[in-house]
Amino acid sequence: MTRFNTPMTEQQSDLLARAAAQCKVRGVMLSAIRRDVLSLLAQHDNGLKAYDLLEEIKKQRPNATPPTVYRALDFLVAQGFVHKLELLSQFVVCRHTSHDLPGIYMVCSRCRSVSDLRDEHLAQRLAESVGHAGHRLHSPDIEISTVCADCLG
Amino acid sequence: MTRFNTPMTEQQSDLLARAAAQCKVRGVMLSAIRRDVLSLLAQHDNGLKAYDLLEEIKKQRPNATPPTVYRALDFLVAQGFVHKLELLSQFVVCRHTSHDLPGIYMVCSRCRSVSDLRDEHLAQRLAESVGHAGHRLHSPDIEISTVCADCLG
DNA sequence: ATTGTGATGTTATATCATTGCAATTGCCGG
DNA sequence: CCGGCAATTGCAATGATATAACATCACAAT
Repeated sequence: MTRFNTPMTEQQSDLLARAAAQCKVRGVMLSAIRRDVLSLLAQHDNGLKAYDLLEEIKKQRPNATPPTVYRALDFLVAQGFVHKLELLSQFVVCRHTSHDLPGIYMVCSRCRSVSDLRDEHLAQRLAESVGHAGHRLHSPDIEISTVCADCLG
Repeated sequence: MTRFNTPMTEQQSDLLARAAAQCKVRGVMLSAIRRDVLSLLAQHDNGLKAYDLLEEIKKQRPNATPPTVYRALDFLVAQGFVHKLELLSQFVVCRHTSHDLPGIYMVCSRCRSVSDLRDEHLAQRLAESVGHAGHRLHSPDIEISTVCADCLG
């Protein structure tokens, strides 16, 4: 049984429960490692790096190595539970309900905070434009390097 | 004097000439290394990785090391002559005339080709939406992971 | 000559990610 | 129950990407 110092918020346990349900439906396994990685990410809104995750996981599983977490991350990304932010080499839980349209993340280049740009209409326009160019969207998320409101002073 | 096996196209030498002119105006130095890195990138539409560049540069400068090319790249990116594609950890020359609006690149997740999504109106909408969210755009380019027309069959 | 500045040389190391193979576990049909 | 197959995990090594730190060099202003 995995335990953490901070109790889980309702939102966090909801997220885990929904992921578990999804996995059941899809016939894939949300193993302990995968659940723990997802749980850690759910507790960090701005995401975590793979090696930070590794440090955390090691507290429970001292023999964890980089492949331990990268494999869990591969799984979680493939299932759409987690996105990788390339701008930060960092992973965040996905809080979108569907991936019909891409999520748009704003990454502050100054404080590295991550915000979700909720603009369905823009996402729609973007998908259309990509289609018009003969391509098809592949990744369910897009990153934009910005300076956030706080850092703008 | 740097020489390459393949002769430069007019477009490529134009690009170099314009970069040189810009540098003069700005009072910054387009040194031989920087020019050579830019020139190599201008010859590869889909971009090159830092260590591939290093291999090429080494043919002219056997004592080149990673900092040699990363420093040149930092300069070229800072001047806006080159963009870094985070999705590929790869660098491409910028072919846009202005950076008032972000360039939007589509990166094929299958063949790794890079295309420029020319949609000023979309770029405009995107900038507005980011502004409306209280942020300011930082990077002059945005990447979208797609599957390209060729790979779609 | 001296010094300030930007560029480059050089070594080492930090950070991010994968490969390959062995061992184990979960699960299903018999 | 149990043998077998596939998925998962353990583990060691390595590959790939990027930066730190400090020495040196070139050139121009004083």
